[in-house]
Amino acid sequence: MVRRPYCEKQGMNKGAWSAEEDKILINYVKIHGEGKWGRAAQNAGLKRCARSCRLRWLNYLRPGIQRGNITEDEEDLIIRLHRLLGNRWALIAGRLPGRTDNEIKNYWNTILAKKCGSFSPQSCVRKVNHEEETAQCRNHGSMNNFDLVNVDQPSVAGMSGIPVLPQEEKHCFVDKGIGLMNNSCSIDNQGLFSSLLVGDDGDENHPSFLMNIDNDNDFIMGLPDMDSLLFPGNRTMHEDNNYDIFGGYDKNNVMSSSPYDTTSDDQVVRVETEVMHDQQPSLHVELKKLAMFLDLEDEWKEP
DNA sequence: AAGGTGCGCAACCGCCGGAGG
DNA sequence: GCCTCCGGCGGTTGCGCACCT
Repeated sequence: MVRRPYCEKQGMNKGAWSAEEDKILINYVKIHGEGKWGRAAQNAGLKRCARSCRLRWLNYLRPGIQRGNITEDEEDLIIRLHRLLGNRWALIAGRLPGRTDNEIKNYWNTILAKKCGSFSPQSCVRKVNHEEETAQCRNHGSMNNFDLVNVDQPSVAGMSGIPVLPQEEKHCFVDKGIGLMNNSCSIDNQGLFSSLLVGDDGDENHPSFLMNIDNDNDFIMGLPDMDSLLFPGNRTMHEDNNYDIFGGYDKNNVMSSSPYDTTSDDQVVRVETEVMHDQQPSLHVELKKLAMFLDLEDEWKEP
């Protein structure tokens, strides 16, 4: 298949957006809503390609965007999330209300990456051959329900700047629909925590988490109740005391509902959401727990 | 004051996957 | 199943500004 060029048509504007163009785009979205950017560009009379319009809207024009002045707390969170997620800027941004993936990416590349030198060796990053690890995963074959998967490389691939978890043999106990996490966690070839790990002894003393892993992204959003770890006041719990996954902040910077947090599921109880800033002491405690959970305890520094 | 350099950030680009015809 | 459209994502580029010499 022939690849479509980024901007097909000749005569399109490129480069910085003018105030007039912004105004046109804002007005168009007000009337017609988001999406269908190709038509938006065309109908609004913008000489911009669809993706340029989308990018401009998502990163700069949509309501709720917070620009500049990244606080120490946010910086701390970015660093910790980056340790966990790697260059998954969209996921990281999803945890920072009002911040965009582009801004966080830029902030990391220009500010935080330089600070990495002060991190402990454990948090050093490495490049991993994506193909190699993808093949490695494929070798495990398709995951039927409750496949037992041996993950030799609990590392990540496909991106740079990923923290490397301690190398040790892990076993993933995977249930396609629901997974139980009992021991530790690993990152799959996609750089995602897509495998659920159980101690060899099946130690039931470990906390368990009820998760939906319809896809990797959903999975990682639900990393051992990541929301409750990062946003302690924001929890969803099943009657059996297992945590459920739900997304963080959506693109409109509103705490989003999980696809699983539907009204049809009356077992799910959403506890009142609290603002992160009011949770700082608890946040640090929970982050510490997270660090312990991921064998990154050594890296945890009390604020 | 002028030129050089480094940095920050907005925007571009390529790849990928999902949805729909 | 194939093709096209569209959106999401992460890496990269290049412009503009500030600072330095």
